Amino acid sequence: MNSDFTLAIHSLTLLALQPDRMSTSEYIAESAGVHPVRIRKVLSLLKKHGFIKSKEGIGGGFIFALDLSEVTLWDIYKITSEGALQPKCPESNDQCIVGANMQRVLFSIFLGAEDHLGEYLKDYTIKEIVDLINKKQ
Amino acid sequence: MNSDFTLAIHSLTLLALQPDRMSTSEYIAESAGVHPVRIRKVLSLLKKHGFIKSKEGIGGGFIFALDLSEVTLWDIYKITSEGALQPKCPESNDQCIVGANMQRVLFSIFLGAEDHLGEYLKDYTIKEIVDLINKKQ
DNA sequence: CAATCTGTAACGTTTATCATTACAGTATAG
DNA sequence: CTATACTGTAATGATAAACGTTACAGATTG
Repeated sequence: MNSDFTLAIHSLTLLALQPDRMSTSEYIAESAGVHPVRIRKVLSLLKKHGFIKSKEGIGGGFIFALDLSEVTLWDIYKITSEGALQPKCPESNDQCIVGANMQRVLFSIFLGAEDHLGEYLKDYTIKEIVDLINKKQ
Repeated sequence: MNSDFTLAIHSLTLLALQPDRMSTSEYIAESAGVHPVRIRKVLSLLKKHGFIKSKEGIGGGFIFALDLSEVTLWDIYKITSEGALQPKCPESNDQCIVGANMQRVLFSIFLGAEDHLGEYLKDYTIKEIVDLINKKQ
């Protein structure tokens, strides 16, 4: 799966640990090991969906907007990676019954697969990620 | 997910429809819309795991080795795409507690996710794919 | 031994991912 | 009101992954 998902979780976890002050994209980028612009791109998605707030200018940055246990990995998956499970289908030969129908068949199966994955990912909230990060160190 | 999965399913479905004779990589490639060498690469994996047999020389090609309902999408996923669900983690900063532990935490969660996906994919056999392909045309 | 197939390595091309630069817009401090 | 420190986002460039293609050795058949 793409790394936007990881970056989103990483960022939210950091924000969860700094509930009282704004964190800058540079601070988050340093922890995540990527460029600040990537963090800002990913976080602008999270902002659009209301999970975080941001503020420009001096003393600005990003801050969590909801309760930690209101945000699940499934929420983040949907925002950053929806459709990632879907297997890539080369354009196949429509003259052949298999070529003509394979994409449709696999597509519907993997729609179901993604729903199924959702049921699993809904059980993990950012609160639980924070707990897992703190454990064992 | 990668297209090897799709090509494997596509190939097996074609072989399922030709149970009595060998199919060449060129024939399969034409249906799938890719180069025959890619088909041979993917099918060599399937052969290694005993799902198909192959024969070189004139009249050679590939043929199904098992019963259609013995092969599930989960079998094929494991062979072609295991780990594909795992979100990519940039190398993050070990000085930060989040950076140091995120990869481990996500890795274990997505091991579980893949098992969960497996339970879903086990319900689809090649026989069922063949039925779905034939339906609605 | 000529023809037809698989098996696989090697190389080149295309596409996707990611980093970086650049700059406009906004808030704060003095 | 101006310098500073942020976000927001587009555009460009670099790197890596996916894929196509060529090439050729090995196997089987007639």
